[in-house]
Amino acid sequence: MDAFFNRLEHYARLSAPARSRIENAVHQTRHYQPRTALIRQGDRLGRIFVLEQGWAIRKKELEDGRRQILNFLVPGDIFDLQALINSPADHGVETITPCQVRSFETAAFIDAAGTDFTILSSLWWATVQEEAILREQIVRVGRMTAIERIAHLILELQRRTRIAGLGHARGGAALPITRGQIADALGLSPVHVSRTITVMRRMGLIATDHVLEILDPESLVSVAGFDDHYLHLDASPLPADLFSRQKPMTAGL
Amino acid sequence: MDAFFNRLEHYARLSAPARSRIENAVHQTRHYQPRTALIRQGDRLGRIFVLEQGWAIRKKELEDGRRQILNFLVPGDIFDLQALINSPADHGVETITPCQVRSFETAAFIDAAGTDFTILSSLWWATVQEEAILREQIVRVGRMTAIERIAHLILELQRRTRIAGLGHARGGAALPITRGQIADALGLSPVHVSRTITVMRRMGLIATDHVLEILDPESLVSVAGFDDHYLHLDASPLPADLFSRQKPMTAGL
DNA sequence: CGCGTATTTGAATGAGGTCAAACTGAGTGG
DNA sequence: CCACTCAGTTTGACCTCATTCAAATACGCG
Repeated sequence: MDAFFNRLEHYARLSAPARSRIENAVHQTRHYQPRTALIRQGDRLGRIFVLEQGWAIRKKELEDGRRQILNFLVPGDIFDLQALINSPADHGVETITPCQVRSFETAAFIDAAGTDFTILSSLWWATVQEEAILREQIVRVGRMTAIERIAHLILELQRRTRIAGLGHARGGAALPITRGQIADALGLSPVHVSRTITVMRRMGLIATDHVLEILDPESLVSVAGFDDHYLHLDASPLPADLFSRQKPMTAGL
Repeated sequence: MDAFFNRLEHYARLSAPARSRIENAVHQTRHYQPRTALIRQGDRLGRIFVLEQGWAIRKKELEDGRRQILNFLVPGDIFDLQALINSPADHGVETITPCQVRSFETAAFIDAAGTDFTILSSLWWATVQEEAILREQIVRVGRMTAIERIAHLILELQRRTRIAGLGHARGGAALPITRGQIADALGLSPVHVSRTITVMRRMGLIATDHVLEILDPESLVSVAGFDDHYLHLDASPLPADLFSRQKPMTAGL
């Protein structure tokens, strides 16, 4: 449970009982090869999943094959809390590296969240953060140049892998993503991504010996106009009394 | 409370007590001129707001003035449930027409949601829908041509205004948005939006006598490749027993 | 009327796309 | 160990969709 606990504890310290509640909600753990569909568009989801190891993507595809990567999933990420609504998935999730995925019984998961405030609080933070990432993605794709988009995405992934407990302290995040994936995430062509990355390499911003690495974080931030505020890295626990006046959830039923 | 109730009841029928709980949570109602900032990036939010009348936008701005509209807000939309976390807003909200906005005490609002399952369920649906809209926005901006983006956005707004109880039964949604706003939403220049809309008008898809109106919904859908599934228009209530096994929320504190 | 804002149209420019070919590197099988 | 394959990357040449700049036009509104 390392990645998941690690993630939740980024937002709030979990008590021992809280941890065991979560552990008890686990349904199973599976391994997947790269390029495996974890959720297909149209699926009705009965479970909640957590990515424990590896990288995955959320994606949507158009009729004619055009593909848009909505977001990258890194260890500790949850998909999908919105499984609670019994509605077909409006997008797909697919592994891009070998992955370890844990699944939870929805009801048990909700029990755990509902009975422990720190869990609920952390889950809410995770949701807020994911939405913020989607919004920033819109800005990248809508209003940034190619080099800005790429630099910005690299920095976001570096921050996120740091939270996930991967990646090194400074610069050196190693991102296992291809030019084609970057292109599909940023609304560019693979060819242009390649060209732009070559430029960035020549500028000394990054290195690309097999995986992408950050060499000059400061300059990269400046190229991207990157402000990591939207990631809420300084997440503080919700005020502990936020729900305290609340009656039991079942009161209204 | 028309727009808000109307919206919530799109997802689940509200009981009379549920309605009055919501009504009691209202803090105040205010009117705003167009181009008024409702939330400024960096604000810490103490309230939850509902747009009762008029249109607004969520937006982010880059240092050099480039602007990205993340989403349009129509009557019945909530901003922001994420106010629960006491964190500075990572984006702004601004009126684009005269607006009526209702604000809620966060605690009272949570009380209402926590004590009534239908309210909670509807709020969750609204959150899921908003996230889906953000994802679709990424696809538009990342992978669609100018005419596809515009047609797609028009159709989304038409569907959403229909939920909001505005707009007419078929085609005729009247959208009070300018070329410049469309451009900032879709990552285009106002000039090109103007050109493209001219083309669409000549194709008989839309009319633009002061407000934008849909003339030929079917062709527009085909031009946009529009599949309204992501809007979850067929929202059904959450399974009523979803939370029923749950212990009181305070149990873990 | 006169001012500010939005829209339209034209002409020139440019960022990024497409097509195509060469190159790299990690398997994999002979 | 080498040949072969397959996926990813790089580079060049050309093209196109959308941007920019600029000027003209329309539209409230005081």
